[in-house]
Amino acid sequence: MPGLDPAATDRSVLGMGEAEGARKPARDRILDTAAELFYREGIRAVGIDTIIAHSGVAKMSLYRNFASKEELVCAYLERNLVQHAAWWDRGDRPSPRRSAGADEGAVHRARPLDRPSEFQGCPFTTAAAELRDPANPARMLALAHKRMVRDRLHALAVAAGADEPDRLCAQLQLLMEGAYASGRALDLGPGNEAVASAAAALIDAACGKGRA
Amino acid sequence: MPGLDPAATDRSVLGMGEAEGARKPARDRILDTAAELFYREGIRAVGIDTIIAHSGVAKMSLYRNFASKEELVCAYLERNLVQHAAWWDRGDRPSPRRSAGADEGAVHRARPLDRPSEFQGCPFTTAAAELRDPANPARMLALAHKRMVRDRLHALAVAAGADEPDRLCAQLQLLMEGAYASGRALDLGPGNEAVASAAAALIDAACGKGRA
DNA sequence: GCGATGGTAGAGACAGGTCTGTATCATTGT
DNA sequence: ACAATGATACAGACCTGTCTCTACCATCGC
Repeated sequence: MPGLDPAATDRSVLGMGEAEGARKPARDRILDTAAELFYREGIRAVGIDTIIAHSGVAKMSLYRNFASKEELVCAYLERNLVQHAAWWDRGDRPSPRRSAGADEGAVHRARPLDRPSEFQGCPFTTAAAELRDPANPARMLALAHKRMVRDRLHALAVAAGADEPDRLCAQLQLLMEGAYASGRALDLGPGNEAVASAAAALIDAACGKGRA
Repeated sequence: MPGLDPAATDRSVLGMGEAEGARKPARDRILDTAAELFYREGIRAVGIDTIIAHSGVAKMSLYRNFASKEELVCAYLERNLVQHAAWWDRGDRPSPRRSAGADEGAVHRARPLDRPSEFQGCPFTTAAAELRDPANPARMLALAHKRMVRDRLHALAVAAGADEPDRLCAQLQLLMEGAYASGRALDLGPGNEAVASAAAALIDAACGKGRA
C-alpha cells in the first residue's frame, strides 16, 4: 500500500538533499492551479478535468496527492488561511495605541489576494456561499477563518482603547465583510475610500471622540 | 400524488378577481419551490429534478413555463427584486428629514427574507457569488439589485442631510452587505446590534454631529 | 559501468452518477 | 373527446474517481 501521506514524507526521506530540480512538484502545481481557478471561477464551477488540463498534471497524480476534490478545496482554503494569518501578523502595525489610525490601518490591510483586475471578494465567504452543507469541511474552514479575523480585530479594538471592544470589533468586521462583498458584487473597487472613512468614523465613535 | 397540493383544487374554486389567475398555480408552485430551495441550498446545488420532486410538478410542466433553468433562476431573482422594491417603498419611512433615525431605520429595514432559522444572506449576493460569468442574466439581475439599493440609500442619505451623500451612501451599503454576509458566514445574526449602532455612528459623522 | 527495481508522473479509457432538456405515454378534469 | 398535466424513459453532456499502460529517473546490487 503506497503512501498514505504522499509527497511530504516521501520526499523528505528520499530527497537526499538533492537540488530542487527543474520544476515544482506535481502537488504544488495542482494546488496553484486549483487556487487560481477556484478563486476566479468558483469552486463548483471548476471540475477536476479543468484543473488537470490547466496544470499539465495527470489525473492520477492529482488523486495520489489529494484523496478527493473536497480535500483539494480544503487544501486551497487552508493555504489561504495560513497566508492570511502570516500577512496579518507581519503587517506593519502602526503602534496599536489609542489612535484611530491603528484599526483603520488594520481594516485597510484586510484585503489580501487583492488583484485589482480579478477581485472576487473573500475566498472564504464565497466558499461558504457555494458550499452550504454545515458538515462540509471546507465550509468549516471558512467559518474558522472568520473567527480568526474576529479575534484579531477584537485584539486591535482593545488595543485601540475602544469603550466597548466587542461592539467595535463586530462593527469593523461588518465593514470588512461588506468591503469584500461590495468589491465583488458592486462596482465599487475593494480599496474604496468609503471603507477607510467608515472605519475611521466607527473608531472615533467607539473611542469616545465622537460622543462621550 | 394528487392530494399533496391543495392549490390544484383551489384553482377552480378561487375565482380570483384578476384576469389570468386560473393559469398560475403550476407555475407558482414551481417558482415558490425553486425560490425556497435556491435560497436555502444554493442555485448550483439544486437541480431541476429536486425542484420537480419538491413541487409535485411534472418536468414538462416546468419546461412549459420556463424555457431553461437559467430562466427559472432569473424569475426567482426578478420576483425577489420586485418584492424587495415593494417592501422598500411601502416601508414605514419615518419622515426622512435631517434625522439620523431615518437612515438608521432604513438600514434596519434592509433585511428582507429574514427567516431567523434559515438566514442565508442576500439572495442576490449569493447568486452573484455562485454565477461568475459576467454575461449570465441572473448575475446581471443581481447587480441591478445592488444598484437599486444604492440609489435608494443615496436618496435617503440626501434626505437625511448628509454632508457628502455619496460617501454616506457607500458606507451604508458597505454596512448592509456586511450585515448580509455576516449573517450567513459568521455567527452574528442578521439583526445584530452592531449594524444599528454602526449605522447610527456613520450617520452622525456624515451629518456633522460627530465632527464639525 | 550496467541492468534491475521502485517511486513518480503523464495519457487516456472507463465506470457510475448527476445534470439539463426532450419525447412519449398515462391520467384527470371538464 | 379534449386539453392540460403527471409519470417516466431517454439522450447527451459533464463530473468524480478508478484503472491500465507507459515513460522517466534515481538508486541499488552486481
